[in-house]
Amino acid sequence: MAQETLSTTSYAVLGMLALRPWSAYDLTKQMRRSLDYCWPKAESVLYDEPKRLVRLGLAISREEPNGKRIRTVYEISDAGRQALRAWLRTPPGPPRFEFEPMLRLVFADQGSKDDVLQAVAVMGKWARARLAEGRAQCADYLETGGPFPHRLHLIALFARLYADLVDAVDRWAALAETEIGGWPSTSSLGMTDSARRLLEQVAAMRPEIETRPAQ
Amino acid sequence: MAQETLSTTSYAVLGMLALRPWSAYDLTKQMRRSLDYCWPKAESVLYDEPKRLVRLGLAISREEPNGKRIRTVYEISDAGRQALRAWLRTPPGPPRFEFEPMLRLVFADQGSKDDVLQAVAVMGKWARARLAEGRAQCADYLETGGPFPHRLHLIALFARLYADLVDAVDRWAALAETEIGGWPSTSSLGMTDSARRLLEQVAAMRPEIETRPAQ
DNA sequence: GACAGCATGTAATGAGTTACATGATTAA
DNA sequence: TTAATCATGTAACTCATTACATGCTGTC
Repeated sequence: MAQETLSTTSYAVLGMLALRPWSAYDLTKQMRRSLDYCWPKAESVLYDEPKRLVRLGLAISREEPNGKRIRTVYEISDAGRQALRAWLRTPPGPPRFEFEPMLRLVFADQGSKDDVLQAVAVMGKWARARLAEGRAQCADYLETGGPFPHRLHLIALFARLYADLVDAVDRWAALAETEIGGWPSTSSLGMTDSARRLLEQVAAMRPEIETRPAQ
Repeated sequence: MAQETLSTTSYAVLGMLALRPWSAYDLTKQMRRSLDYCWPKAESVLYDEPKRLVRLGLAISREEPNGKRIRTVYEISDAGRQALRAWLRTPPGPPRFEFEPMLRLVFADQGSKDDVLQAVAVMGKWARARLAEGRAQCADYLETGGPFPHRLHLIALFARLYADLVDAVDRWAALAETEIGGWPSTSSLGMTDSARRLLEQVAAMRPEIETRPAQ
């Protein structure tokens, strides 16, 4: 009785297998177009996780000739579909942001203005690149329907959130570049007029939301 | 010659030590108020990383009586300040979003409407809780200046981005709840009018940004 | 004088990344 | 026919989380 347990990443892969069979390489390609936006992982996990799913009986694998070489194709099993449905019933964990460039901003007073401007520029460039990508993908969905046209109601909702987020990042980066450009240095400016204005804006946001919301 | 290398998390801790000396426990408390927003980590790393920094000569530790018990307080060294400055000069890695609830949305057609509504509700609740927290912290900064008043120019910029992001998440959650509430089921709806509208909105965003931007 | 919770850590385990390896296919 | 790159994987190692352990402090 293998007491191996599944991580969220396992379920992410299981979910992909629920859509259709894939080889590990196929999964890596498709991940870049989809899960990467909400659950980014290195490619090697996409080679490991399907094997674990097979060990647990949640997927089956078959060898398939591909040109002169053999590849392994994974397919979800009935037990796998059941496990996926059970997981979907459990409460999800919270979102989580990793912003290395913002870490540079937090400690900007230990470095130069150029350093922090570089970090902000990375945020902006990243956001614009992701927005361009996502926009292109959405245009493609409108034109061709994409590989899973019957799932567009889900994809569209997702795309909307992601686009709003990267748009917010880009707009912020532009604001931050202007602000920081006007600083005489990075350290000890403290409560400037601009800092006060920003803090006031945040403090005044969505006053209808309680500070201690009903659980 | 120890060839131990530093992770981004190491530099995050080193940056904290650059502000003032802390015990590991102090670090865990302060992290919840600051780095957690951009570089969330479990508490145990805040007990391990300072030791590594000491091994590498980037920090020094001293034992200090605290009531009847002894605690270890860590302080940055000159070499540590230098290492931090050097790191700040390197280019930051890209942002990274982990959205477990969105993973539930992506695979929503494998589960029930209630399942996906629960996931969306988690997004909304999380965003409102984080917004309330951040708002309260900003109000505190305006009133008292907080523990590092000379750093408010940095904190304010950061707060503004974070608030915009969680606000976008909450607004999206409200939209998604309405949309999903109107679905007859979770699967195979495909290109509904609403999906088309959402995709068109995204496809039309910020047309001034090139799809293949100048590197 | 017991119990809750704060303060200070350690250990075991698992997840994830980076780097490597290698065969097949295509373009120049 | 070489070089590039696509396709398919494996291995070593680090990072991070979860769970545990334990002493102190205040309070009822």
